[in-house]
Amino acid sequence: MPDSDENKIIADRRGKLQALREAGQPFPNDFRRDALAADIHERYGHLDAEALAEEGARFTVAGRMMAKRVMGKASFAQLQDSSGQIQLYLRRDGLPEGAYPAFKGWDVGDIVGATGTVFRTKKGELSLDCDSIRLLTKSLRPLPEKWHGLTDNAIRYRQRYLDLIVNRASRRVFDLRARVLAAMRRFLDERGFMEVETPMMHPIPGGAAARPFVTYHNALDRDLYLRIAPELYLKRLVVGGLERVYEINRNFRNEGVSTRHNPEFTMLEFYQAYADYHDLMDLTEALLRHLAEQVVGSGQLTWQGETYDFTSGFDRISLNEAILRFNPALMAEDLADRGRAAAAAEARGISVGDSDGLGRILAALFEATAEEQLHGPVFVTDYPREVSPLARPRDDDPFFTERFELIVGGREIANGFSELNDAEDQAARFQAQAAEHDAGDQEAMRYDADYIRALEYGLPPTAGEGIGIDRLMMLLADCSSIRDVLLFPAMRPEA
RNA sequence: GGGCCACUAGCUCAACUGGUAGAGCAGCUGACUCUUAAUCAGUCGGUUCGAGGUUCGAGUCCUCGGUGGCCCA
Repeated sequence: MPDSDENKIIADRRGKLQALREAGQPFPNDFRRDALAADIHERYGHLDAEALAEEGARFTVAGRMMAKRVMGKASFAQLQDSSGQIQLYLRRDGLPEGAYPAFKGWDVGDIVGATGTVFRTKKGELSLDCDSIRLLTKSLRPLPEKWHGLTDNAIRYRQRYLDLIVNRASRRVFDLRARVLAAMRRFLDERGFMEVETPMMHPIPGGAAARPFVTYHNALDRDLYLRIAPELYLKRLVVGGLERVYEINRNFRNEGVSTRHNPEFTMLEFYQAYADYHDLMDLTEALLRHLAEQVVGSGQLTWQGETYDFTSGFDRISLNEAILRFNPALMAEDLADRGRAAAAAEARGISVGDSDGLGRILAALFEATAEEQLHGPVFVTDYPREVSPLARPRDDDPFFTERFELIVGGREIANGFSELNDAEDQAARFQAQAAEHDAGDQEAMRYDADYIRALEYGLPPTAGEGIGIDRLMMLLADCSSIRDVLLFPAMRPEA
């Protein structure tokens, strides 16, 4: 098995492993530990050398050897486990016959187990004075350099295990992600929401405007689509009487890869019957404030040098107001007339298609001139019906819908609206979308007859929302790339 | 999809205007019973991302390709 990157170091370690094989079982699995590094620091970190000697506390630990400093007949080693690191002190005379010479042949990166007494070194570091040590797994490949570490992003993403071993900051991002998801679930559970799982493979892709991935089911002899959104299934569940539901799961969209886009990404979607978009804005505000204060630890979030305040009420501004704020040359009347809006858009370098109505032009104007200027957190409300095929029209002006997007740092974090529960209106909108799809718009929605049938049984007045978890995590963990919050981001295959 | 930048030892990086590919860490050998980037001495280690081209001579210049980063659409 000649590895392309086989080198002298690896060959040398294979030799050491071969010697271990000849001496017995080189991969023992009978070792059990009774403490984590962090437990020891927590329980004994406050005691001085004298008090520790009196305690004589003895523990067995296991983990990866991250540093090895040999000084003749005594050595120090850093042991890293899931909780952190603890220093081991090893003396030839304190270990069984033969153990110390064996240890000297082990390598940084090896997995070891050791038992020792807690003490404090002359330099003050809490350590274990070991009376036994075992090699549990031989490591064949050298770890990245100890001081500069692993900084090559391509390797960090492709070999995330290495990144997690050597970059504590990376580990912290994923610890935070796990705690955010747990807190999110708790927050929704406490408010009577039920977590569900709906299909990832859809006969008809729906619930968002995006190109799907296509796959093929042999036995059914038909194409299936990896879901672009769970929305239509979750609303079917509200029809079925699950009045508060949520799902945290993967969506798949067949589009480019960038610092903000990954083809598979995690979305929280939740639906609440007998509520409207105002209720969801309030809920979103409470959820994000909770996550910032209770999980991140501060209601003032810093992202890429800018501070965002999640403690006070979020601003709310309509889409048209936002356009006018950042385009002082425009008047409200310019946004009420298709011809004038199209001229304004084209004057700003936005191409307008013949089939684009006023609503689509307004959305394009907002995205091109206002969205990234918004600091936030701010709710942008009242999106045109033309770009919101699943949202309920406003009663006072059906050109617009009861919809909002939450913008933080110029980026969309959440999208929610009062749901369209008029089956006949929804059927008409699906027909319009399907016509656009047939005309070549691969992102347009398709007609979903079963969803219309479900609406015909009656969807109670409901509001629903989606929050992109990865983009939220970028904000909460102060990461500039979505790849830093995904354990295994999409990458081209290695050459 | 377009533009710019990067790619050199296992890792982090040097190498002036085109002129003998180097350092630290890791490894190996030796010394060392309180180190923590341990220290000290010695030593091994290269398809300079790949393919072509220009040149007496290419890590360096040119073309194409690959991978990554940033910016734009």
